[in-house]
Amino acid sequence: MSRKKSTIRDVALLAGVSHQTVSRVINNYEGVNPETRQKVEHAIAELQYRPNAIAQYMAKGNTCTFACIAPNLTDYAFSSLIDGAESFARENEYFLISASAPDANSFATLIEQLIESGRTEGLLVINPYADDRHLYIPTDVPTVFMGARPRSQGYASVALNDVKGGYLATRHLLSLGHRKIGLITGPKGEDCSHDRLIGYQQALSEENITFDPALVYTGDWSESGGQEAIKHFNAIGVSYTALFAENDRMAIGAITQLKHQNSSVPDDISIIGFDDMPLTSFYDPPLTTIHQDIPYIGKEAVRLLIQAKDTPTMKAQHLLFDPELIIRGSTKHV
Amino acid sequence: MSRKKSTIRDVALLAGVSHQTVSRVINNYEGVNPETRQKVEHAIAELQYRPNAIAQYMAKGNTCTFACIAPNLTDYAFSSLIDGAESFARENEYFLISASAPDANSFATLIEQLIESGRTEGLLVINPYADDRHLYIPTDVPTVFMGARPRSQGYASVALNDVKGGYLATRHLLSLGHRKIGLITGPKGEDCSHDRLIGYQQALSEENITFDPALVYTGDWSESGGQEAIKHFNAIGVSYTALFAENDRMAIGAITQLKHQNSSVPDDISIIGFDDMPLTSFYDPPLTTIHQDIPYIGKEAVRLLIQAKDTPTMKAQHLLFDPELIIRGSTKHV
DNA sequence: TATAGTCATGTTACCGGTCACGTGACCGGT
DNA sequence: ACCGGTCACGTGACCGGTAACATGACTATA
Repeated sequence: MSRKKSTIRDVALLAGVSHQTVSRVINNYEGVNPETRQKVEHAIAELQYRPNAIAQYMAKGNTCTFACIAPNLTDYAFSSLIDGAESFARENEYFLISASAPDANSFATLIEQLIESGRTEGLLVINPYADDRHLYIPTDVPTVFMGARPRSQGYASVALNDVKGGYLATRHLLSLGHRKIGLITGPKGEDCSHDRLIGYQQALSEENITFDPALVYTGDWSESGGQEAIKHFNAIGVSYTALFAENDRMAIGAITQLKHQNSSVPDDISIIGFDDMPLTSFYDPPLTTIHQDIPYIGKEAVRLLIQAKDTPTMKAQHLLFDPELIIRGSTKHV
Repeated sequence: MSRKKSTIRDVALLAGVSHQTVSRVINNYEGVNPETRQKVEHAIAELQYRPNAIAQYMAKGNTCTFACIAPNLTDYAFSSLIDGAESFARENEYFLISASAPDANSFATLIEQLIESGRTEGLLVINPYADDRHLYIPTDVPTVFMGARPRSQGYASVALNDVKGGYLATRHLLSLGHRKIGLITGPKGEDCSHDRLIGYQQALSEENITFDPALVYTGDWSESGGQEAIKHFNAIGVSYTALFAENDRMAIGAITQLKHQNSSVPDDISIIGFDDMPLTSFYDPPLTTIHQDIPYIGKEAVRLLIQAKDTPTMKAQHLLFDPELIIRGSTKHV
C-alpha cells in the first residue's frame, strides 16, 4: 500500500545517471542533454518520485516557512489578516504556520519553538504591543508587526491608518450636525484604540469643539463593553446625540442597551462603529461603520516580510492603509 | 549582530566531548555522566545553542507538522475549528499549517506541496465533500475529515450531529405550538445541509405532520440567501408561522427581509438559526439558535489524527458531537 | 587471573537533498 | 599535432542532526 517514498538516488539508478543529474533535472538547470532529461523524467514518473522538501531545506538552508502569531485565531480581524497573508505567502512559495498566543508567556514559548529551532524564516506578529510580547522577539529575525503603529524599533509594520479612521468617523457625525459626540474606546495602551481617539479629537478641533473627557468611555472591544458605556454615560448624566464606538462589537452593544432603555437609533442617537464586521450590515439599523481591507493588509505584511528576509540591509518600512467610511442606517442628521 | 547559529558540533568542541554526547544530553538520554552533562549544558548556554528542528526531522523522519485545509480561513466556523485544532496540536508537539483552498484544483496543488513533498505528517480537511477535493487525497496519508458525515472511505472524521441539531431546532418550534414550519437549507450536496433537513423531517413526523416540500428553500449559507427565501415563500404563496434556517446568517437575512415587509419576529413569525455566531445574541431580536462547541471538535480531530498517525492499523473512528439549543428572543409561542 | 558484563563515550554511516569541483569527450584555432 | 575551452555529467563533501555499533575502562564473577 504505502509505496515507500523513492529518493533522488533511486531515480538516478533507474535512469542510469548520477543523483546529481537528477537534481539538475528537478531544478531545471541548464546543461542537461535533452535525451538524458527525458530518461530522468521517465524514471521520475515511473517511481512517482517527489523531491523531499525537508531535505531541500536542509541542504539549501531555507525552510520556506513563515509564522504568524496572533492573540487568537477566531477574531474576525485576525483571521482575515491571516487569510490574506496565507494566500500571498503561498503565491510566493512560502507556507504559513499560524499560532495563537493569548499571553506573553505562551508567545515566548512559541518563539522558542518556531524561530530558535530554525523552523521558520520570519515572523508576522499581530498586536505586538498588546502586552510586552514584542520584547521576546530575537533581533536578528525578519519580522513584520501587524496592527501596530511604527515605533522606534527596527521592525517593519503594517497597520490601518487609525487616526484617519477615527477622523473619518467623527467627521461624518459632525457633518450630520452632531456636536456632542460620545466616544467608546478600546483598552488603553493599544495603538489602534489610542489612534482612533486622536482622529476623533482632530475632527472635533477642526470644528472648534473642545474635547470633553466625560464623553469618553474606555471599553474592552466586547459587546458588553458597549452596553457598559451607555450605562456609564447615564450614570454620570452626560448628554450626547451621537456615539462613535471604536469597533463594531461595542457599537452593537451600545445600540442594544439604548434599545433597552427605549432610545431609538438613529432617531434619538446616531452610532458609528469600526471594522465592518460580517452581519453588521444586516443589523437593525444597519450599522454605519469604517471599513478596512484587512486581507490586503495581511498580504502587504507578507510582502514586507519577504523583502526583509531577502534584503536584510534594507530599512524597515512602515505601511499605513486608508480606511473607508461606510454609511448605512445607524447615523442620521440631528 | 546575527550570532551565527551554532551547531551540535560547536557545542561538542567547546565541551570537549563528541557531538553524539551532546545529542544524548539534549535528548535527555540516560547513561550520561552527570559531570559530562554539566559541561555540555554549560557549553550549550554559552553558545546559546538550540537544536535545529529541520535537521532533527531529517534524521528522525518526522516533521511534527500537520496541515489543515479549509475552503477559507475567515469563516467563523472554520477559524474556530482551526483555533481548537492548533492549540491541541501544539500541546502535542505538532505545528499546524493552515491553508485555504477555495476549489478542488487549488486543493490538489496544496496536497502536492504539503503532502507529497513530505512536509507534513497528516491532513485535516474541512468540508471534504464540498466538491470532489476528497478524491485528491493520497490513501496512505493520515487524514481526518471535519464537518463531514462518515462515508465508506477509510478516513476518520469528526462532525457535529447535524441530524440531532435539525431535530432539536424543529422540536423547539413544535413545542411552541408551530405546525407550519419553513426550512431554509444550505446548498444541496453538503452533508450538514442535508442532515439538518433529516432532523427537521424526523421532528415533524414525530408529530404526525406531513413534510411539505413547498416549505423548503435551498439557500447558500449567506444572508441574502435568507432574504431570497422569504421572497420565494411570498411568491409561491405558502404560509408559515415559524422558520428554521440552517445557519445564523440566513436566519438574519430572513429576519431582515421580514422586517422590510413589516412582519414582526417573533410576534408574527418565529425564527431559529444554527451555529451561534458572534453578534447574533445582540441582534434584535436576539437569535434563538443551535450552539456547537466548534473548538472542541477541532481538538478532537487532532486527537484522531495523532492516533491515525501513530497506529495506522487502527480502524478509522467517526466522532459525532451533540449540539445544544440556545433559546433567545426570536422564537415565541404561536 | 582470565572472562564476561556494564557504563560512558566515541566513530561512522545515514536521512535526502545541494554545492563545488573534477573529468573526459569533443570542438576549433594555430 | 598540440592547446584551451565548452559541454555533459559524475564524485565527494556537506547541511545538522540521529542511530547503530565500536571501544576502552572498570567492576563483578568463576
